[in-house]
Amino acid sequence: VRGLSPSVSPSTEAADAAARQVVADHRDDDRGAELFGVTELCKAFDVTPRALRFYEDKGLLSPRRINGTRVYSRRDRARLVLILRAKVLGSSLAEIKQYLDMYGAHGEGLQEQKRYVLQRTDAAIAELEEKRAHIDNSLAELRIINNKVREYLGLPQRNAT
Amino acid sequence: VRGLSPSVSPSTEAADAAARQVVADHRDDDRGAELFGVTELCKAFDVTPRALRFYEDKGLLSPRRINGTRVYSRRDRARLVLILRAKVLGSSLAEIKQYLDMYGAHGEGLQEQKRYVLQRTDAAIAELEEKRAHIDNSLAELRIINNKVREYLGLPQRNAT
DNA sequence: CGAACTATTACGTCGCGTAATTGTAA
DNA sequence: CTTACAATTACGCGACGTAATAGTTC
Repeated sequence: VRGLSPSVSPSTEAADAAARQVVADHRDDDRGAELFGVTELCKAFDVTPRALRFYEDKGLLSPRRINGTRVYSRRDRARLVLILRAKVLGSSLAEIKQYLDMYGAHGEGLQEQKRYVLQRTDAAIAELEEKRAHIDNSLAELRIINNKVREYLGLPQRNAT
Repeated sequence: VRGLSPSVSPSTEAADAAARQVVADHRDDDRGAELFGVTELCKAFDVTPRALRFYEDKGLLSPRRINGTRVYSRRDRARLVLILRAKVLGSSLAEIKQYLDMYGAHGEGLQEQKRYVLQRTDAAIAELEEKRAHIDNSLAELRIINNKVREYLGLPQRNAT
């Protein structure tokens, strides 16, 4: 679970509004003819074309083709946002596909989506807390070794952070 | 990240004592002829034989062979503990190998080696402290999102650990 | 004899990265 | 003609999982 890009996690306070926007985009499809090219999306969300193609192969995205070239609607864009969000939470692409499909089936996706986010963030938080505990253990060990060597070399001891 | 056996993470308060134990085990090797079979280790640390073989292929473990069958000393066991700990921290096996080689140099005499160990442990400590900081950041973000969803769903808030 | 353990070899998985090659538009 | 993207095909990686097959010991 690395850093969350601002595009994916836009100013955390407005998360609720952003969520509704995603839902709206997903419903509207492309009335305003707001379409995106591949590099456009890649720059916007810091992903590679390879990744987009991969998601397409796995059935997570299905942009239209104009003359062979991929053209993404606003709905596709919204799905990409959902994909990237779920990825940060440690979901596999298969799980994300389930999530997206389930979402497309019932019109009422919002409640389920929220529950999913709740579940995933709960799990992610638990994992990170565990990791931190292990880091603390390793730090203790390393400080012991380090200080032993320092003692041997006649250097001053390290101080705990 | 699945369940961590208590042997790998022994009751955080006694981390210091445990750390000394690991160091001790690593130095002693097998005075008491305390040897372990493959399934024994697998059960103890919840790893598969395949994983142990894989670590061996990569040069992280080198158990003795008795009649073709792998036999692990206490030192091997200690190395396995270190491997599993480092893995949870997100280190690659290649990195872990460096880390283990560094442990191996710990007992042996020369000053150059000591200086190397000092350098490596200093670096490792700095890296871990950085990782810890990142984890704290991610945890803060996740807790905000999580609590927002909980609010929306009318659930009680999470409490910080 | 079979059951339970071991071993090696080798191909499958996931989420892409990274060419290599070809095509099309400006 | 070059530059800049677009596309497909396909092999590579890391950390194992998962047979398939064969040997050893009880």
